[in-house]
Amino acid sequence: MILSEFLKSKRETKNLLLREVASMIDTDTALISKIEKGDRKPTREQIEKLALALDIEYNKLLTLWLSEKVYEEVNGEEMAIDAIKLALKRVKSDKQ
Amino acid sequence: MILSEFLKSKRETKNLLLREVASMIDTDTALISKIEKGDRKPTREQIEKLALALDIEYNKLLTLWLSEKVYEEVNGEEMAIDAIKLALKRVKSDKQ
DNA sequence: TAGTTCTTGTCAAAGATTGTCTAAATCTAG
DNA sequence: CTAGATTTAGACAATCTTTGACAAGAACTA
Repeated sequence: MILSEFLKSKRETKNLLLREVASMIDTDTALISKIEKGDRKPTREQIEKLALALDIEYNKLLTLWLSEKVYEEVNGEEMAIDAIKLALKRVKSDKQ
Repeated sequence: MILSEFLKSKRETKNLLLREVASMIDTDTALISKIEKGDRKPTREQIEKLALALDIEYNKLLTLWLSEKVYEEVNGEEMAIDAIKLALKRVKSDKQ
Protein backbone atom coordinates (compact mmCIF):
# COMPACT_ATOMS: atom_id res chain seq x y z
CA MET A 1 0.00 0.00 0.00
CA ILE A 2 1.49 3.27 -1.20
CA LEU A 3 0.78 6.46 0.70
CA SER A 4 0.01 8.54 -2.36
CA GLU A 5 -2.47 6.04 -3.79
CA PHE A 6 -4.02 5.50 -0.41
CA LEU A 7 -4.69 9.19 0.02
CA LYS A 8 -6.15 9.46 -3.43
CA SER A 9 -8.45 6.48 -2.95
CA LYS A 10 -9.65 7.83 0.38
CA ARG A 11 -10.44 11.18 -1.15
CA GLU A 12 -12.35 9.54 -3.95
CA THR A 13 -14.27 7.34 -1.56
CA LYS A 14 -15.38 10.46 0.23
CA ASN A 15 -16.16 12.22 -3.04
CA LEU A 16 -14.00 15.17 -2.25
CA LEU A 17 -12.37 17.43 -4.78
CA LEU A 18 -8.72 18.37 -4.60
CA ARG A 19 -9.92 21.89 -3.99
CA GLU A 20 -11.83 20.79 -0.91
CA VAL A 21 -9.02 18.78 0.57
CA ALA A 22 -6.60 21.55 -0.23
CA SER A 23 -8.57 24.07 1.78
CA MET A 24 -8.73 21.72 4.75
CA ILE A 25 -4.97 21.35 4.58
CA ASP A 26 -4.46 25.07 4.06
CA THR A 27 -2.69 24.75 0.75
CA ASP A 28 -3.49 24.74 -2.94
CA THR A 29 -4.70 21.97 -5.21
CA ALA A 30 -1.35 21.67 -6.92
CA LEU A 31 0.32 20.41 -3.78
CA ILE A 32 -2.40 17.89 -3.03
CA SER A 33 -2.24 16.70 -6.60
CA LYS A 34 1.48 16.20 -6.32
CA ILE A 35 1.12 14.37 -3.05
CA GLU A 36 -1.41 12.02 -4.62
CA LYS A 37 0.91 11.41 -7.52
CA GLY A 38 3.88 10.82 -5.27
CA ASP A 39 5.74 13.85 -6.56
CA ARG A 40 5.82 15.49 -3.15
CA LYS A 41 6.04 14.01 0.29
CA PRO A 42 3.60 15.50 2.75
CA THR A 43 5.04 17.04 5.87
CA ARG A 44 4.13 15.65 9.23
CA GLU A 45 1.66 18.46 9.79
CA GLN A 46 0.03 17.73 6.49
CA ILE A 47 -0.29 14.09 7.46
CA GLU A 48 -2.11 15.15 10.61
CA LYS A 49 -4.48 17.34 8.69
CA LEU A 50 -5.01 14.76 5.99
CA ALA A 51 -5.94 12.18 8.59
CA LEU A 52 -8.64 14.51 9.86
CA ALA A 53 -9.82 15.63 6.45
CA LEU A 54 -10.05 12.13 5.03
CA ASP A 55 -11.15 10.32 8.17
CA ILE A 56 -8.11 8.14 8.42
CA GLU A 57 -6.79 6.79 11.67
CA TYR A 58 -3.84 8.99 12.43
CA ASN A 59 -1.48 6.27 13.57
CA LYS A 60 -2.15 4.27 10.48
CA LEU A 61 -1.36 7.17 8.20
CA LEU A 62 1.69 8.09 10.22
CA THR A 63 2.97 4.54 9.99
CA LEU A 64 2.53 4.57 6.25
CA TRP A 65 4.29 7.89 6.01
CA LEU A 66 7.21 6.81 8.16
CA SER A 67 7.57 3.54 6.32
CA GLU A 68 7.76 5.40 3.06
CA LYS A 69 10.57 7.53 4.39
CA VAL A 70 12.40 4.43 5.52
CA TYR A 71 11.80 2.80 2.17
CA GLU A 72 13.19 5.73 0.27
CA GLU A 73 16.23 5.82 2.47
CA VAL A 74 17.35 2.36 1.40
CA ASN A 75 15.53 1.88 -1.87
CA GLY A 76 17.77 0.43 -4.52
CA GLU A 77 20.56 -0.39 -2.11
CA GLU A 78 22.08 -3.79 -2.28
CA MET A 79 22.20 -3.94 1.50
CA ALA A 80 18.70 -2.56 1.98
CA ILE A 81 17.23 -5.57 3.75
CA ASP A 82 20.14 -6.04 6.10
CA ALA A 83 20.14 -2.36 6.92
CA ILE A 84 16.45 -2.31 7.74
CA LYS A 85 16.71 -5.43 9.86
CA LEU A 86 19.58 -3.92 11.78
CA ALA A 87 17.64 -0.74 12.39
CA LEU A 88 14.68 -2.79 13.55
CA LYS A 89 16.84 -4.61 16.06
CA ARG A 90 18.09 -1.34 17.43
CA VAL A 91 14.64 0.16 17.73
CA LYS A 92 13.42 -2.96 19.50
CA SER A 93 16.30 -3.02 21.90
CA ASP A 94 15.74 0.65 22.64
CA LYS A 95 12.28 -0.19 23.82
CA GLN A 96 13.47 -2.39 26.66
CA MET B 1 26.76 -1.48 17.17
CA ILE B 2 26.91 2.23 16.55
CA LEU B 3 28.65 3.52 13.45
CA SER B 4 30.55 6.27 15.21
CA GLU B 5 31.91 3.99 17.92
CA PHE B 6 32.72 1.32 15.42
CA LEU B 7 34.82 3.71 13.37
CA LYS B 8 36.62 4.95 16.42
CA SER B 9 37.42 1.47 17.68
CA LYS B 10 38.68 0.46 14.26
CA ARG B 11 40.98 3.45 14.09
CA GLU B 12 42.31 2.73 17.53
CA THR B 13 42.88 -0.92 16.72
CA LYS B 14 45.00 0.19 13.79
CA ASN B 15 46.78 2.77 15.89
CA LEU B 16 45.97 5.59 13.56
CA LEU B 17 45.69 9.23 14.52
CA LEU B 18 42.75 11.36 13.50
CA ARG B 19 45.25 13.32 11.47
CA GLU B 20 46.19 10.22 9.49
CA VAL B 21 42.66 9.11 8.84
CA ALA B 22 41.70 12.64 7.94
CA SER B 23 44.30 12.83 5.23
CA MET B 24 43.13 9.53 3.74
CA ILE B 25 39.60 10.90 3.66
CA ASP B 26 40.73 14.24 2.29
CA THR B 27 39.42 16.29 5.13
CA ASP B 28 40.57 17.68 8.46
CA THR B 29 40.73 16.11 11.88
CA ALA B 30 37.78 18.07 13.18
CA LEU B 31 35.41 16.32 10.83
CA ILE B 32 36.71 12.86 11.65
CA SER B 33 36.46 13.66 15.32
CA LYS B 34 32.87 14.72 14.89
CA ILE B 35 32.06 11.58 12.95
CA GLU B 36 33.54 9.46 15.71
CA LYS B 37 31.53 11.32 18.28
CA GLY B 38 28.36 11.02 16.26
CA ASP B 39 28.07 14.76 15.75
CA ARG B 40 28.29 14.44 12.00
CA LYS B 41 27.07 11.76 9.67
CA PRO B 42 29.63 10.72 7.09
CA THR B 43 28.63 11.03 3.49
CA ARG B 44 28.51 7.97 1.31
CA GLU B 45 31.83 8.88 -0.26
CA GLN B 46 33.37 9.22 3.17
CA ILE B 47 32.06 5.79 4.06
CA GLU B 48 33.79 4.39 1.01
CA LYS B 49 37.05 6.02 1.92
CA LEU B 50 36.76 5.07 5.56
CA ALA B 51 36.25 1.45 4.61
CA LEU B 52 39.51 1.55 2.71
CA ALA B 53 41.41 3.54 5.29
CA LEU B 54 40.32 1.40 8.20
CA ASP B 55 40.24 -1.95 6.45
CA ILE B 56 36.56 -2.51 6.92
CA GLU B 57 34.46 -4.56 4.55
CA TYR B 58 32.62 -1.98 2.51
CA ASN B 59 29.24 -3.67 2.55
CA LYS B 60 29.37 -4.06 6.28
CA LEU B 61 30.09 -0.40 6.81
CA LEU B 62 27.49 0.63 4.28
CA THR B 63 24.89 -1.51 6.01
CA LEU B 64 25.71 0.09 9.31
CA TRP B 65 25.51 3.54 7.76
CA LEU B 66 22.18 2.86 6.07
CA SER B 67 20.72 1.32 9.17
CA GLU B 68 21.66 4.38 11.13
CA LYS B 69 19.82 6.56 8.66
CA VAL B 70 16.79 4.35 8.95
CA TYR B 71 17.02 4.41 12.70
CA GLU B 72 17.18 8.17 12.81
CA GLU B 73 14.20 8.43 10.52
CA VAL B 74 11.91 6.67 12.98
CA ASN B 75 13.71 7.13 16.26
CA GLY B 76 11.37 8.15 19.04
CA GLU B 77 8.24 7.49 17.02
CA GLU B 78 5.51 5.54 18.62
CA MET B 79 4.92 3.67 15.36
CA ALA B 80 8.60 3.10 14.66
CA ILE B 81 8.52 -0.67 14.71
CA ASP B 82 5.43 -0.98 12.57
CA ALA B 83 6.84 1.50 10.11
CA ILE B 84 10.13 -0.34 9.76
CA LYS B 85 8.39 -3.66 9.36
CA LEU B 86 6.20 -2.24 6.66
CA ALA B 87 9.18 -0.83 4.83
CA LEU B 88 10.90 -4.18 5.11
CA LYS B 89 7.93 -5.92 3.54
CA ARG B 90 7.99 -3.51 0.66
CA VAL B 91 11.70 -3.88 0.05
CA LYS B 92 11.35 -7.63 0.13
CA SER B 93 8.44 -7.66 -2.26
CA ASP B 94 10.36 -5.36 -4.58
CA LYS B 95 13.03 -7.99 -4.83
CA GLN B 96 10.72 -10.57 -6.37
C1' DT C 1 -17.45 25.06 -26.28
C1' DA C 2 -17.21 26.99 -21.55
C1' DG C 3 -16.35 25.95 -17.11
C1' DT C 4 -14.29 23.09 -13.81
C1' DT C 5 -10.86 19.95 -12.12
C1' DC C 6 -6.47 18.21 -12.17
C1' DT C 7 -1.53 18.34 -13.47
C1' DT C 8 2.97 20.22 -14.58
C1' DG C 9 6.76 23.38 -14.51
C1' DT C 10 9.09 26.91 -12.31
C1' DC C 11 10.84 29.77 -8.72
C1' DA C 12 12.18 32.07 -4.48
C1' DA C 13 12.26 31.37 0.46
C1' DA C 14 13.31 28.57 4.16
C1' DG C 15 15.81 24.82 6.11
C1' DA C 16 19.34 21.40 6.52
C1' DT C 17 23.95 19.68 5.55
C1' DT C 18 28.76 20.15 4.53
C1' DG C 19 33.60 21.42 4.81
C1' DT C 20 36.73 24.35 6.91
C1' DC C 21 38.87 27.44 10.10
C1' DT C 22 40.08 28.79 14.77
C1' DA C 23 40.73 28.16 19.32
C1' DA C 24 40.02 25.64 23.44
C1' DA C 25 40.44 21.27 25.90
C1' DT C 26 42.75 17.01 26.75
C1' DC C 27 46.48 13.99 26.70
C1' DT C 28 51.53 12.48 26.84
C1' DA C 29 56.45 12.47 27.29
C1' DG C 30 60.23 14.53 29.30
C1' DC D 1 55.03 21.45 35.50
C1' DT D 2 55.71 22.35 30.65
C1' DA D 3 55.82 21.90 25.66
C1' DG D 4 54.12 19.69 22.02
C1' DA D 5 50.83 16.83 19.97
C1' DT D 6 46.14 15.23 19.60
C1' DT D 7 41.38 15.68 20.00
C1' DT D 8 37.17 18.39 20.53
C1' DA D 9 33.89 22.35 20.23
C1' DG D 10 32.05 26.42 18.15
C1' DA D 11 31.16 29.20 14.40
C1' DC D 12 30.57 30.31 9.66
C1' DA D 13 29.73 30.58 4.71
C1' DA D 14 28.77 27.67 0.84
C1' DT D 15 26.06 24.25 -0.96
C1' DC D 16 22.23 21.29 -1.44
C1' DT D 17 17.36 20.08 -0.41
C1' DT D 18 12.73 20.94 0.67
C1' DT D 19 8.83 23.71 0.73
C1' DG D 20 4.87 26.54 -0.66
C1' DA D 21 3.06 29.23 -4.13
C1' DC D 22 1.88 30.81 -8.61
C1' DA D 23 0.69 30.42 -13.43
C1' DA D 24 -0.35 28.02 -17.38
C1' DG D 25 -1.44 23.81 -19.68
C1' DA D 26 -4.06 19.31 -19.99
C1' DA D 27 -7.96 16.54 -19.15
C1' DC D 28 -12.53 16.03 -18.07
C1' DT D 29 -17.73 17.12 -17.95
C1' DA D 30 -21.98 18.97 -19.00
